[in-house]
Amino acid sequence: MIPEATVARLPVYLRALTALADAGIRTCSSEDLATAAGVNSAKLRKDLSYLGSYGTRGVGYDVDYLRYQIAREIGVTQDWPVVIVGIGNLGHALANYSGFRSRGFRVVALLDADPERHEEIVAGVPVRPFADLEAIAREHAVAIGVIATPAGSAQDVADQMVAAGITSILNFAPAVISVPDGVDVRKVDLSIELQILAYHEQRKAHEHARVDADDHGAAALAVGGDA
Amino acid sequence: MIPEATVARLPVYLRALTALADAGIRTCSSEDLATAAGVNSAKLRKDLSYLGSYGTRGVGYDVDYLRYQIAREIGVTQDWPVVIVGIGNLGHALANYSGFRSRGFRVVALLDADPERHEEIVAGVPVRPFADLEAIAREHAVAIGVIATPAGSAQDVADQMVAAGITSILNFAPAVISVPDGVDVRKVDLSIELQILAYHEQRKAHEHARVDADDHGAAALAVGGDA
DNA sequence: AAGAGTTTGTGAATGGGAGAACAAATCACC
DNA sequence: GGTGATTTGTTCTCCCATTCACAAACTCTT
Ligand SMILES: NC(=O)c1ccc[n+]([C@@H]2O[C@H](COP(=O)([O-])OP(=O)(O)OC[C@H]3O[C@@H](n4cnc5c(N)ncnc54)[C@H](O)[C@@H]3O)[C@@H](O)[C@H]2O)c1
Ligand SMILES: NC(=O)c1ccc[n+]([C@@H]2O[C@H](COP(=O)([O-])OP(=O)(O)OC[C@H]3O[C@@H](n4cnc5c(N)ncnc54)[C@H](O)[C@@H]3O)[C@@H](O)[C@H]2O)c1
Repeated sequence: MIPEATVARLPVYLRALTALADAGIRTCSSEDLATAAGVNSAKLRKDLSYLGSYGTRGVGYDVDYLRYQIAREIGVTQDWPVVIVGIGNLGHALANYSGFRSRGFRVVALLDADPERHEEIVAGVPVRPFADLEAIAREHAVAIGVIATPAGSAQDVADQMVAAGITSILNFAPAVISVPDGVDVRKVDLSIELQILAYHEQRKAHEHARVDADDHGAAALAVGGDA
Repeated sequence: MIPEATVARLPVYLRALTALADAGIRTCSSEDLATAAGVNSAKLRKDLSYLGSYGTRGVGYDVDYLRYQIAREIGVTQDWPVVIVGIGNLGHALANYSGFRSRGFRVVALLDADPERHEEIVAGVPVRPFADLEAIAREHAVAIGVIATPAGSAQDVADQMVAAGITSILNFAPAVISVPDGVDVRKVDLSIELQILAYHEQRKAHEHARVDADDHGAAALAVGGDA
């Protein structure tokens, strides 16, 4: 049983290993890989220890071997079929995204409720009616669905996906969706990320204001610290 | 000092409150809001307690009042100017995204290194040369930058952003970027999210296989449990 | 073959967040 | 004005994750 926090970092390690392999590096230490992945080396080693003992003390890790082991653990040694629902601005970008194929996923269908969008072909895949979801999902044994519709439709789309046998959903719509037990949902939310940045940005601004005030001889001792 | 986990949820509460307000609801309990935000009500109350005491015991929270307080805490009562670098598939979708304006952000510039993209106008904003970054960032006092270039350019773009005075970066490129202290980076990574889903999907499949085997009378006792 | 130098894997300590549970505060009603 | 119902704010406990630190294991040199 691998901790959730570790699972979330394995894809980062996988990418870093791929970059190292592309650079012709065949062996790396936990320190090297940690730097490439942007984490602490102790954390990296502990994470890898959950998978097994794939390194060699005094030497490090074989890049290709470790890469295969992580890919196997994640489950991306074969391709996963994926459907995308909502082929608007974002849906088009996702459909055109070449990184899907190279990272273990294959877009088998693009679906949209708007009849005007049907017959359009995006990145070689035709846009089909949303009503075809279940047939397509069953035919290709699709387990993963991506929601790129407006927020108001997200719950309905999720319900239909679940009914079609999809058990993992990636939701780009800014809406909380509820699903039965056994179905995983992850969300990607631009506005939330920006607002988190804005919060910290605002704190930096306040901090600067305080420091500036100090510089100008204001009553520094009267201003409380951060702690 | 608000815990990071709480900061990450405040935007979710803000969105839920906006939805409640749009539905004409003027007062809500922590239970109501927690349901709308998809969290536990105890967690919600504890989160809100870091901001202050904005509820009324026995009654609940005034939707508009709480919404304003959270918006103020996050820092989205005024608009933050934002620049987007890399106006390809994803950059176009982001530039066209209407959710920016309504959530406290204003796209002041779109930048791309490719001269062919210049003179193009996306969502009313012209695409300008990447070299103009510093001038534009200084002019509009831009603190937040979005990277939507290929991974290979991400570090370079980040360096230029930092040099231009940007102190918060949202990175869509699948690359680890390093920045000086005082600069915040958040990443949005489609492949990582899909791979996390794939991991759990694979585990579900194994679990089903095990249960199926049991159903068919295989040696259940000989199969190890999960623990 | 032995010792010096590396690097992994992991036990132990620390820190932070999640959730249960309850006292304090408010309202509605009489 | 008093009583019961409701809901917040907070305390306490537990659990997970991060980090430190080091023994075990390996390589290279002499
Ligand atoms: N564009 C972005 O950069 C961006 C960024 C962050 C989040 N988002 C979110 O992603 C979602 C999509 O954004 P967009 O800009 O592509 O919107 P869009 O309006 O361009 O596209 C939405 C598409 O979904 C389709 N659709 C609507 N209801 C549907 C249904 N029930 N079933 C199937 N298809 C349906 C529409 O026909 C349309 O083609 C929105 O929720 C948006 O908030 C977008
Ligand atoms: N398209 C998607 O749905 C999607 C999804 C997830 C992640 N991503 C990531 O987002 C990034 C952009 O994806 P895309 O599909 O839009 O790619 P794209 O190739 O369509 O667009 C990239 C744009 O960046 C510009 N660019 C390149 N180097 C630059 C530089 N140094 N300075 C300024 N501009 C530069 C290019 O001219 C191009 O216009 C990639 O890193 C990709 O991996 C995209």
